[in-house]
Amino acid sequence: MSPRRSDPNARSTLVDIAARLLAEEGPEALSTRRIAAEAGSSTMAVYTHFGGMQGLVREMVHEGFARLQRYLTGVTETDDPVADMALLGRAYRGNALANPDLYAVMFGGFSLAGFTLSDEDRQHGRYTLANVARCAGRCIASGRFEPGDPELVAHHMWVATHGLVTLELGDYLFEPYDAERIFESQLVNMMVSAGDKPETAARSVADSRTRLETEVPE
Amino acid sequence: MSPRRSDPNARSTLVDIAARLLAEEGPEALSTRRIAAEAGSSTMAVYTHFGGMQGLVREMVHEGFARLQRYLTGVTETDDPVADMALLGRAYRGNALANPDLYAVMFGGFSLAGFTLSDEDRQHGRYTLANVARCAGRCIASGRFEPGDPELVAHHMWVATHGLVTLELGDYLFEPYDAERIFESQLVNMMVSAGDKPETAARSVADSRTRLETEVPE
DNA sequence: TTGTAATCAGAACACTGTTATGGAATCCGG
DNA sequence: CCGGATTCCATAACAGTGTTCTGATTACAA
Repeated sequence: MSPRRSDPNARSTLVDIAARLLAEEGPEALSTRRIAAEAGSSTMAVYTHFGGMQGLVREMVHEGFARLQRYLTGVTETDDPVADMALLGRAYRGNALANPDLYAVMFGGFSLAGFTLSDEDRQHGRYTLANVARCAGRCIASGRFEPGDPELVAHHMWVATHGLVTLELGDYLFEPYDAERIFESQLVNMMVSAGDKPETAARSVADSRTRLETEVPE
Repeated sequence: MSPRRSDPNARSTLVDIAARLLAEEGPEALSTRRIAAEAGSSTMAVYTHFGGMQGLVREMVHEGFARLQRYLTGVTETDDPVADMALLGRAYRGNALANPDLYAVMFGGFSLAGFTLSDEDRQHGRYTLANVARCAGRCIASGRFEPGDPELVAHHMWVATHGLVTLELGDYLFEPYDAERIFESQLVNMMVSAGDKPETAARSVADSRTRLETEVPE
């Protein structure tokens, strides 16, 4: 593996350009010729480095998973695990709102440039649930949550938050039933369903809101 | 408006062909030339009837909303409104599983052939929530749910079910945490969060399961 | 220095949505 | 009944897409 002249990290440069085009101009702007023009090269760059457009999209999806992981690992462990849990949900939503198109490709179940996720990619996505499951385990150990499977709790949390985020990205939630309002009560409902008392759950969820700006990237 | 010879309902024929192609071969198979070949005509048919590919996709989305509406209106009102509520959730999921690609276009927040939903289309989608809100009102009136806004309850139900369905369609739920398992406990959690007692909620959710095959189309 | 491998520019191919053109069949007013 | 007017569609072309082939240019190794 020996590059000719230019950047030795031409790969990440192309991925960055593609991610920027996707974020700024939407999926329609993602074309080999457009990317090549932005990078100042020819369309062949996409093929020598990624084997085609789908390979580039795959790389973008991996970057998307890495960003999500970064958002989740940004929340620190405190002595209130339920508040940590709520903050994980907020971080998950924050990442989706910061990278909406990327999130749609990762979890929207739809194809971009004919690309569809492989089982390995999906496993990559599910791996980020480990953070949530670990926190659920701490909630159970502390006695706030009922004894049970932390992974199952994490899945319930994931399903609910994912549903809210996708409908929010699709502009389906507004006015009296806006995403913020539903999300707040949803977080409390999640904690109560997992076993926490309504009063303490509401308190922890409220506490987690103030930690959002300080413990989440970007 | 007078057709030349063939079908006077050439519009619905083209929509049916497009829907079948989308369901059987995925989004990549949706092309004007392919549709024209299946219909035995030329690509111009798409333009005279729909003004372009996006117009055809819009018509397919409307058809998708109509099918969802048909699924939801299929559940009859019984003297157990909570069971009716659970069955509405099952019907919603049933429609999504029966028309996965169409559902992704409707609610996935992603574009197909450069088509994006208009505000009017979205309103069309939110209108189907009226069925759920009406049922929530009956649950509140019966005393099973706490007094409150039926529409808000419907939104919580929608968000949770949509999240489960999209992750299920994306093949993210399997093995020990499969969609069926999560959905069942999620339904109970929804009812309890709305105010129902855990025992009666579990009973109603279980009762609704047997009604699925008889009260849902297809 | 020579050889080998990697990288990329350019042209070409098959495909896409779309538009312009024109012909054919219906309707509708006389 | 008949003659515009209108509607529909087949054909061909254009600009765009992902992709492949070819060849030239460069970097690194023996």
